Amino acid sequence: MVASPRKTGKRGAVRAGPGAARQDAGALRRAKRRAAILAAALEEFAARGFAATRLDDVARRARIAKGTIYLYFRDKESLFQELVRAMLSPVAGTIAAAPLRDLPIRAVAEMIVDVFVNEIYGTRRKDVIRLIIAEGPRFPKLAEFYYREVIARVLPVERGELPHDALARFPQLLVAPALVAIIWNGLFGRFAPLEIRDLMRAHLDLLFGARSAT
Amino acid sequence: MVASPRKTGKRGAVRAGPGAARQDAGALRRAKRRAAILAAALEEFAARGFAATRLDDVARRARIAKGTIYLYFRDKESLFQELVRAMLSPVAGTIAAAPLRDLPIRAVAEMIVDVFVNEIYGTRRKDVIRLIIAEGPRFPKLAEFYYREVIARVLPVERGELPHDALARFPQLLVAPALVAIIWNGLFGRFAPLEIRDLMRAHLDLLFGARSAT
Amino acid sequence: MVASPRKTGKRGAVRAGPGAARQDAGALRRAKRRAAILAAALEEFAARGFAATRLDDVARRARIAKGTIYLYFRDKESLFQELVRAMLSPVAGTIAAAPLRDLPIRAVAEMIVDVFVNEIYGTRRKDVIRLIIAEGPRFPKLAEFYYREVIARVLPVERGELPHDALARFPQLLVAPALVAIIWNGLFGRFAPLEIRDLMRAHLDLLFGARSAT
Amino acid sequence: MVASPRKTGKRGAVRAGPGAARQDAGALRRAKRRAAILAAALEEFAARGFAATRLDDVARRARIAKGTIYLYFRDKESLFQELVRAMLSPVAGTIAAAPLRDLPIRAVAEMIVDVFVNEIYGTRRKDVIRLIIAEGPRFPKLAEFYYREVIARVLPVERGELPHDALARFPQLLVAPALVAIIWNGLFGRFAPLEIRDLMRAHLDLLFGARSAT
DNA sequence: TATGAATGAGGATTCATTCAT
DNA sequence: GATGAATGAATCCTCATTCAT
Repeated sequence: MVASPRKTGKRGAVRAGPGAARQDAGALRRAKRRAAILAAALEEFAARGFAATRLDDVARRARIAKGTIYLYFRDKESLFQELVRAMLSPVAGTIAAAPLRDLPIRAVAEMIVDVFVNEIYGTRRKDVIRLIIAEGPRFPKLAEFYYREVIARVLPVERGELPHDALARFPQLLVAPALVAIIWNGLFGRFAPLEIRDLMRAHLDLLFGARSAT
Repeated sequence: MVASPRKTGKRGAVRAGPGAARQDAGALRRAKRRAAILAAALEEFAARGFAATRLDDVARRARIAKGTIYLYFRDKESLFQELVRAMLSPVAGTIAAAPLRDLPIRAVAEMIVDVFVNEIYGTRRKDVIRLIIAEGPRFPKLAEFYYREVIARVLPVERGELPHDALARFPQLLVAPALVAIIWNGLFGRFAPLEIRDLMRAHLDLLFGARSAT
Repeated sequence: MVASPRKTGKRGAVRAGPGAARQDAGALRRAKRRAAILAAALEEFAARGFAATRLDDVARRARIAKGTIYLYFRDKESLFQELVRAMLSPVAGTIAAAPLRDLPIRAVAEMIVDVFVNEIYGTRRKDVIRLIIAEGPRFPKLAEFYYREVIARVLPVERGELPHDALARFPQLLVAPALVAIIWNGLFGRFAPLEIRDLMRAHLDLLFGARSAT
Repeated sequence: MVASPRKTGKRGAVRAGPGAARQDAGALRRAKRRAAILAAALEEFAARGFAATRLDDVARRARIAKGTIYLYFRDKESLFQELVRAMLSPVAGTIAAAPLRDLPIRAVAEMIVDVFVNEIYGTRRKDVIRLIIAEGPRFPKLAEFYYREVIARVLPVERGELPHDALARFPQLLVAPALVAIIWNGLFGRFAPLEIRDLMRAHLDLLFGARSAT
């Protein structure tokens, strides 16, 4: 029982003052802890997968006690799912919010590819993508969430904008190489790394024809 | 010395005879059991991943006792690795053996895609591919084996034959959509199935230009 | 960071205080548990030997859960080795510390014998000695430890003090009967007990000549 | 009685003939197998103790199949007990049969010591002694057998012949050092071997006074 | 709230014993 | 008899989860 604000009567009080301040401080502290746990969980899950990850290691990495995790997440599965959600939710917005209406086709494609490369491949999110691929079959809800929150919000953007019949019917064709790069580097990166930017440029060249400058 | 042929008069005689017969029967039985275990293991590993699979379930599915598995495989990890090897070894040969020399570019590409679709996507091997993607990071040797035995034997075929500069430099671009289809259907197949043949045809159309008939 | 003393004003202050108290309580509790496990392990190992002892039984006897043992000892082997060490370490000191310099020969011998009889035969340590004899060949490190920590520290005491040529060269001769008594009673004690004190008195009489009183 | 000759009508028949000859050949073969198993068991039990010995290893060492052991011994425990019996039964006779009546005391003692050194320490029987010490507490019947068949038959010999009061009351004192030598070398032989013959000579010198020649 | 000691269900692995051939 | 594949009970050890402090 270290610093419980048990004696504060007015829980939901809006009044600004020392009580609220302390509550805010508590909330902030709480949010930081939660973030620390999620960060640690990302490392461990990415390195070992769901089943082989020990909450003990997550706790140690987050510099908290094992039991504390259960104050922030119902259980291991919940931690995993919330991690995936927390990591992927922001991306969908980014893509959907892009002002693609009036750009030429290739520019749209390049933008989408750029977002993928920068926001996923260039961040820890690529590990989350790998996790979804790996654990998805065992977490149907997660796959559905991923589809609903990410895929389904990106697909119409591609579909609607791309005049090519093929790309319109199968927008997956646009980002497929990027996904393959993630997987490839995850498996063979150590001895046969694949340069995703070059790969994607070659891909776009194939789709739209080569260009002189970048 | 299995089933010593003590009653056989001609010791060093022809390999046929009751002893040899019994030996063959034993070997056959043994091979069948081994295959049954591998089949059961495939089901379980594919459904649950390496760590979450219980050898108990594998045994039950193979209709044998738990301990019997250990007569055929050193341990769980060994079973997993031999499963992957047994499933993938045949493919590499198939691809490398294809007579691609004198065919037109598109025909070569279509053949490669066909092999992928028929030999991997159309079989349980797609589950093995998923397993490698999922567990590869934790089984470096397996990833290396996969690269050496499958990828490295297929890459030169593509690379050497494909005149397009982009495809020559990044042969992954040819099969990337097929891989994505595997993953996609593994995750979203239940509610948003992706027709791989149509996908690949659209892909080839994008690469080489549309054609009238198939 | 055990029991962080956040409420304690004087951080670096004296070691006493609520934090220290709790820490002490924890340490005490921990030491007691450890001792309870060792005591239970002694019973079980002595009764069944290393291989046939089930940690389940050790746990039950110590009135703790199976897994708790692993909070105090790495594994079964470690528990066994630490048990032996914990039991024998004190003895060596006792013997080596005895003030033998100026006593007559027989007095020295009697003192050594007394220590053996009281500190080993008269305690659970005789079971440990039996364990070492039984399991030593399979635990070379344990045998070496025993030699180094116990035997090697006792030998010079005997050797240096005993004028008899034979006893000086083979100090084992002094305590051999005591060891035999341990083994004898372990094997035949139920139906043919051997009175170690009488045995050792007879032994000393043989070595130094009979005496009238004790 | 494992392999009763059920088909033989004339049980006690003395008639020699082809049947008997074949039976003898079978019996001989059978006896050899049994001996081979016992020899292999000795190696394994001596090296690993009862619980840690695998019948698989015994079979492999005896160059037979695992199941064959069960044609000669009821189970592992039975094999162990019969091994001990087979090894020790001969010794008792040797000692009891020695013509000790009219020899001088020291000669009797030396003879006993010699038998011990030659018949036990100098043979694999020392391993059996070690096994009894180690496993005796878990095999009460074995300890009793050992006491009855070996100890009890040797004790009166010593007791009756030795005039020394001490040795008469505690004949164990005569062979105690030899037993200690067995244990000592089993535990510390690798780095601090104990020369049993010198030890026993010193011991006899202590008991009876030094002598000039050997 | 936070801690981390304790719990005990769960799962990999071993090996004595059986039994069909 | 002899074999050795098959069995499954037994046991070590791990780790998610709980709970007293």
